[in-house]
Amino acid sequence: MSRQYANVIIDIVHTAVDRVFQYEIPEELWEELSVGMKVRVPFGKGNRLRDGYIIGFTDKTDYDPLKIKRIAEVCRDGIPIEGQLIQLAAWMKERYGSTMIQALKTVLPVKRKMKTAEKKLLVRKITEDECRELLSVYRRKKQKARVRFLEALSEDEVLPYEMVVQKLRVSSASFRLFLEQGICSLETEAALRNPIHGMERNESRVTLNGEQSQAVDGLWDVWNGDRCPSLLYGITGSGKTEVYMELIRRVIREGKQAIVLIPEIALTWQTVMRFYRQFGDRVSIVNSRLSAGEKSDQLERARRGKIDIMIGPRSALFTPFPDLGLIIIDEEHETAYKSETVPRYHAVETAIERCRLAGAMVVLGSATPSAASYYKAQNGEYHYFQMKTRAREASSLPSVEIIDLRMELKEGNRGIFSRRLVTLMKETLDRGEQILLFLNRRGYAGFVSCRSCGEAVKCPHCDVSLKVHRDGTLKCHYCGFEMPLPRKCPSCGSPYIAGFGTGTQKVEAMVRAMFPEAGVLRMDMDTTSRKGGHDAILSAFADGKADILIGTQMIVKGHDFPRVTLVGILAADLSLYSGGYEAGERTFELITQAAGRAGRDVLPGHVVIQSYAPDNYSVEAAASQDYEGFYWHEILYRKLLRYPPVCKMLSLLITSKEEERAEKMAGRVKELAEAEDRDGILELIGPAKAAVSRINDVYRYMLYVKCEEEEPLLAFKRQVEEMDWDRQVLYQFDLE
DNA sequence: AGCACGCCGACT
DNA sequence: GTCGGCGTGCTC
Repeated sequence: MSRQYANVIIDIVHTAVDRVFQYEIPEELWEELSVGMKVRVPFGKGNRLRDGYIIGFTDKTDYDPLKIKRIAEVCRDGIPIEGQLIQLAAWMKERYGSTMIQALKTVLPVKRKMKTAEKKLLVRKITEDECRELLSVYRRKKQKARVRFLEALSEDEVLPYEMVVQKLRVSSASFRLFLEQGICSLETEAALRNPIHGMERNESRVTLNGEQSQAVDGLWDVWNGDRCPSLLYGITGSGKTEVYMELIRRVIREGKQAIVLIPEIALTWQTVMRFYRQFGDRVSIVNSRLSAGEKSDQLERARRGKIDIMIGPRSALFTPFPDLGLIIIDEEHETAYKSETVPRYHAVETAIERCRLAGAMVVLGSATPSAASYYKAQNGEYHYFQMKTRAREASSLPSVEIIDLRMELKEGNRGIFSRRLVTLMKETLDRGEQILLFLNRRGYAGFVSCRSCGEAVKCPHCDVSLKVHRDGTLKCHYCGFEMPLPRKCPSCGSPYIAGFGTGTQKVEAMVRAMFPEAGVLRMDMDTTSRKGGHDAILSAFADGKADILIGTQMIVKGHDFPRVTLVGILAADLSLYSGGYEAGERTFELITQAAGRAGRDVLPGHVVIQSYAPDNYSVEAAASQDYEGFYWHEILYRKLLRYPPVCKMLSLLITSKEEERAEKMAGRVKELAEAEDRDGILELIGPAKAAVSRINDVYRYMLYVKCEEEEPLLAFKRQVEEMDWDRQVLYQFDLE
């Protein structure tokens, strides 16, 4: 790759990522320039020197080469934060296969929409009467734009700049004269508000127990040492947050800043409050509930050094702190840390790269670390710290029983509640305590099938079965297709079709029938879709307004309900059959977390795990809260079948509206892999139809390539990208 | 954001 | 004619 020209984005603050401009590189800068560097370039008709950032290099251009200007100089005064984020974007582009623009858009705070943020205002500096006099002068001169402006200005002393320029269509040239004459002035409203306000600050210094201070000291040594990533394994209730806070305090004392990533679903006020009590208004949060303006306010505050700690989901990773010292990723194993949109980055890997660029440290925390992270900790790639005792001694581990649903079936119980669970529910209700019923959602929402031919009613656009909704309609969860419940089977015409399987709604109906006097709350996509629905249900349950809470994943993430003493996991093993090599890991995590909700306070807790595979190691290990037991089983399985993290695996999703085209391209990729694999180190699986082989009339093929090392896979990925792709076929990479 | 260009009405 | 302001579009 030659570097004749540099791709430059001009002055981030104003034009953001809007456009890329190409500049010739002076020979003496050939070696020195790299992505992310700040340069000064001649721009526009007047060739005014402006700041720009290099985002890449090329040797060819569509633009008239004669018109291309040269870079004037490099700014050597340290790489500013934007440059560092651009370097990160370049890394993401390579690692996850997106365009540079896509990567930049996820990484750079888009400050374009300054509507609610720092507003520019035009303020009248003369009296209303003087203004009207001036107005009549310009009426006589028939200068329309200035008349419009003065009319508005005599009405209101303060005018928003954007309104003047856009609605009044008055260009800056028209009122520049007024600015020079002191008739009006341009002022900025510092409106960078903090979303956390009006809270009591109570800086009681956290006291750490022995295990916690050991972890802090160990991590602090790493911070003062090589700053390699660290994994903090701490069982539920061991007090990881206290460790994070003490570590953050020390990092801030060194004049650096910290980012705390929390899965969006677990980002509750309680969590934020704990940090706020310690660090006051030096903390800020970003989350999806914040408006674009509020969000960019927070990022701007971070950039200007007004805050030291940013708490937020995945995207908070890109907070433009000028001197980042620490990134903490809580619940490191969560799937929410993987982006679903291009670039499909993983927060853990990306955090590690950002810290490498910034000279900062990553701490991964979890009660159930991902097999990949634990493996790296075992191999010395990460430092490892553990906390194995509950911080609050009063709370004891709950008693756990596994119920074999096959036995229940044999003994004639075809319901979804085992007899043991019903008994315990009754006892719990009699004691006036609360119950949590957890339903593993994967592949479990009710669908409709024909009793004669066994065929399930499928979506006409996707390769999935339709789900029954409360209002009696059938819905596709992938493309949104809707249809009324048919009277006859669409494939054989038999009238005997019926709902099958169990969703949260059905569980709710059954619980209400069994315990008519109990208050029941349900939490799923339907009940939480409106704004605040999530928090409303949780706080209603926490306040004791209901006895039983039924829900999916979202009820088990980081919420404390002290009066819950019974947790029922209705079909613990269903996620085992969801396909994918991570099924066991997901199952273990879900059961462990759900079980951890019982007996969080002084009351003793019970957990009932109902399963069709009670002797599966994921279920058994979760029941005994034995992470290490689970891990060694799991890693053995991955070693046998050569799955990540033991092997590296590149997955390639190939999609097209026309099935044959997708299939043909998938075949060509396979041929390429076979032809290029001279050393025989690549292991190919597929191509085959994806688990969901069609979504919204787009056909999907998967191809997996496994290898001991990562580098050959990256080389192969680059070759695939350079292939002559059929324009009707799209592809996506994933490397694990 | 700033600069130039083309357009149009007003004034010498 | 030409001067000056207005609105628009482009900037490698």
